[in-house]
Amino acid sequence: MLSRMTCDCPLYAQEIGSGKYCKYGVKSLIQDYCSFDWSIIMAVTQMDIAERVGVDQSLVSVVLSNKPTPIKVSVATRQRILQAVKEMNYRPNLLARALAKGKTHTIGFLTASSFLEITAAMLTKMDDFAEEAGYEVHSVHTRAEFDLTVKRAHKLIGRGVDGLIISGAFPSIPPSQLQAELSFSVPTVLFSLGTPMPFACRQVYQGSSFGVKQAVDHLYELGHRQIYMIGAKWKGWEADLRFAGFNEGIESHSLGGAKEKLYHFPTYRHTNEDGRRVRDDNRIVSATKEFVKNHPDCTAIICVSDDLAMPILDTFTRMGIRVPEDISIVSFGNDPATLYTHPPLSTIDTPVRKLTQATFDLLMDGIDNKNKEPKEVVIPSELILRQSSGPVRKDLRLTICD
Amino acid sequence: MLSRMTCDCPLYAQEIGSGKYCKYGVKSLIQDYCSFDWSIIMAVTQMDIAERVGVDQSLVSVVLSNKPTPIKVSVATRQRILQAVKEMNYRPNLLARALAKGKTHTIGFLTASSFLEITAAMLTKMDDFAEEAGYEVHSVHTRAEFDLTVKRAHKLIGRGVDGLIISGAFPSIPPSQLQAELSFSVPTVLFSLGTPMPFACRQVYQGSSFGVKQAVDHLYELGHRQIYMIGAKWKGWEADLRFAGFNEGIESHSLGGAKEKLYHFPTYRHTNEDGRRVRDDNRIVSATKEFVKNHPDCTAIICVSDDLAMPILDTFTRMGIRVPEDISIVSFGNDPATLYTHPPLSTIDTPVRKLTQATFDLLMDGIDNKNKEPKEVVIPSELILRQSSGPVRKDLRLTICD
DNA sequence: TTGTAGGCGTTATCAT
DNA sequence: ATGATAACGCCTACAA
Repeated sequence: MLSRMTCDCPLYAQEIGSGKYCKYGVKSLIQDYCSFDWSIIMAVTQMDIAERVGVDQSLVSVVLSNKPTPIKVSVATRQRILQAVKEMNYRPNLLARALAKGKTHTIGFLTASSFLEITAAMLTKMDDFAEEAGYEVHSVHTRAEFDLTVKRAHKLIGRGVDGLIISGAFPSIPPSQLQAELSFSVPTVLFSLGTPMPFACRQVYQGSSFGVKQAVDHLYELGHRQIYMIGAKWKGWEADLRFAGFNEGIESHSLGGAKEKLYHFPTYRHTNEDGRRVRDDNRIVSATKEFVKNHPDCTAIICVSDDLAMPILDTFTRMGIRVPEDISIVSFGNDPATLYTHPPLSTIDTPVRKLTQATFDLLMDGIDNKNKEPKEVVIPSELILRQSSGPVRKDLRLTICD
Repeated sequence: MLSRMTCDCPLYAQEIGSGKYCKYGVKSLIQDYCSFDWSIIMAVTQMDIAERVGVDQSLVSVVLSNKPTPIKVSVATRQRILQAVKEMNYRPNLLARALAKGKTHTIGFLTASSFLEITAAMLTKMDDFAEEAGYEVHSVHTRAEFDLTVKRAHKLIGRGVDGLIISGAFPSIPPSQLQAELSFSVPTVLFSLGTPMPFACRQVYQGSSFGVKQAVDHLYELGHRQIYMIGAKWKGWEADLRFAGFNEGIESHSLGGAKEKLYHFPTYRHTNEDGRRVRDDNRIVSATKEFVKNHPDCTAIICVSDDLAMPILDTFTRMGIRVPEDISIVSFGNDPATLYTHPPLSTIDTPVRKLTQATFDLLMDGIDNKNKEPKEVVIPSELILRQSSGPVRKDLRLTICD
């Protein structure tokens, strides 16, 4: 942002502090003499327009704001002003406007990670909704760290966002602290895929338990009795709706203790020196082999994410384990890539559009209606049947030639 | 953003327009009576602090800015002010600060798509560099559309960003228009992976031609003579450095006309109703089959992106074409996933860290040193040899049982 | 129909 | 050491 005081154009400097144009009229003076587009060098203000046209700056403001009662300015001056606006290539200083109006038409979106397909999809959809409603989305990521999330939220508020969307789950933070630190002076909607915030607030989340329960039922009907859930090592499973749904399904069919059926894979993602997010498939291969070795009775698995299911499916295939003939797989997330695996994965949908719509609507309700009442919106998700799940195998004990 | 005028607290309303605290002191008054954190309801300003402490607002500003000469305020008042700042949970209005200082410590990053792994990686790295330098990155995406890019760039400038990074290539826009519309009043760096802007400007791009030439040389040395480049249908290939490198390699070894060796796949990506980006692998499968059928002499391919190479490799495998025994593949991008394909793909690196660093540095040079000279920074990229490229097969004509 | 004046929340430069 | 005062660019009564 170039301040008018930093311009080192000689003509400009010369005119400063002398006569009528001492302070503001210089740019239009210059434009009279040469046709160079000064808006590229320094910002043109309403004052500049006003002085060039010979009216007061407030008139320029009135003309530009183009209120429902536009017949308060004579057609002639209106024309001259608009003409000058065009000629001088005026662009409003949105900071000043925001300061004056107390509104920026901006919403802040705090995302846990930029690498997730779901983040990209939500961001893109959110942008569509926002554009339509006359808002801009400013996204900043938080590395899924709580402190950074809070810090950047305050920064965004300081920057004047009209509303805030915060995505992420923070299972290691006590609920009281969450409630205290996630309260802001602007309308806020908390968003998470499967882990609702453990306190009364305005939030949207995926009702993942429904889909997972469906998956267990589906597998049960196919004759499966040894169903495992596979996820990464994470503190948050107890509060996660995916696990809740799994637990519900397992219990309703008396298939054992859900906790014992939740199998933790080792961490399989890291960021390399070049800043890229790497999925270490070797780790997944060995973890898969170990799982199969230790659980030869397993006939079906439910993976907590497509990202995990796809390499596991691949590993099975290379091990000679047929899917679904030997083991059935149900995945989670409906990543478009699951359409083209071999076989295509049965997966629990993540209805991105609905989730984004609901989040945006809830935020707009907060902004437009100053609604601050806690409200939870749950978007249920359904099981999508494809070819990775089938009838239980005959030999309940799996034998593998390694 | 809540304006102070919209507060409907009765005590506040009652006090308005009466006596010393008529306008500003209400919040601190209220805070004296109840311990509720009003900063959650409405913004606390320096004025509020000042009135509570009983000093002038400008003093608060001085104390908070903590200039190199901090010994201008008595220790006592300084303490009292800081105390009040803490108690009232003051947070600066960054809009006002920006307006007054003419600087936001913010940079705008216009990204072509949120779905690309490379975008996520750059965003994350950029955020690291920015954080370290005391800047914030605000990213908005542009759907790779030129008009939207320009429009949003101006919006960001209006919002006061100190600098701009614009990613993308716009082969269908004439250079003169590019030059005209991509000139802004703030320091700007243009960034692209393989298609430099066709005019003098400050830009960073990957020197892809080097890596691709290396790939051709590498394949040539392995005995390959029928080398094809495979990419999506796109207007921009003529100006793309990947094609330039391919051309250079093909010509230097007299392997034919590069243009005829550039094979266009049909569009294989689209956005579904749910807002998710889908790679249609079925299309890639049929296109691959058609390619092989029409080019039985081909012994090696260079794919313009990993995203295309991976499903092609998969298709080859399922067709019974062995890689690299029957056909060699060299890919482009060094997506971490290429480490774990079967076999792992030889690929041309995209040095994300270096690219991001160079882009950020060039922007900072523009911001700090007001450097506006056109400057091109080229980051060369090297071929990474893995297992998908090997000696040319014996039978030069490939026979496939379909 | 147009101009004047005050405010938005800061920073910065003067006086005192 | 502290307080006035004038920017920053824009909006909005209200006055002329």
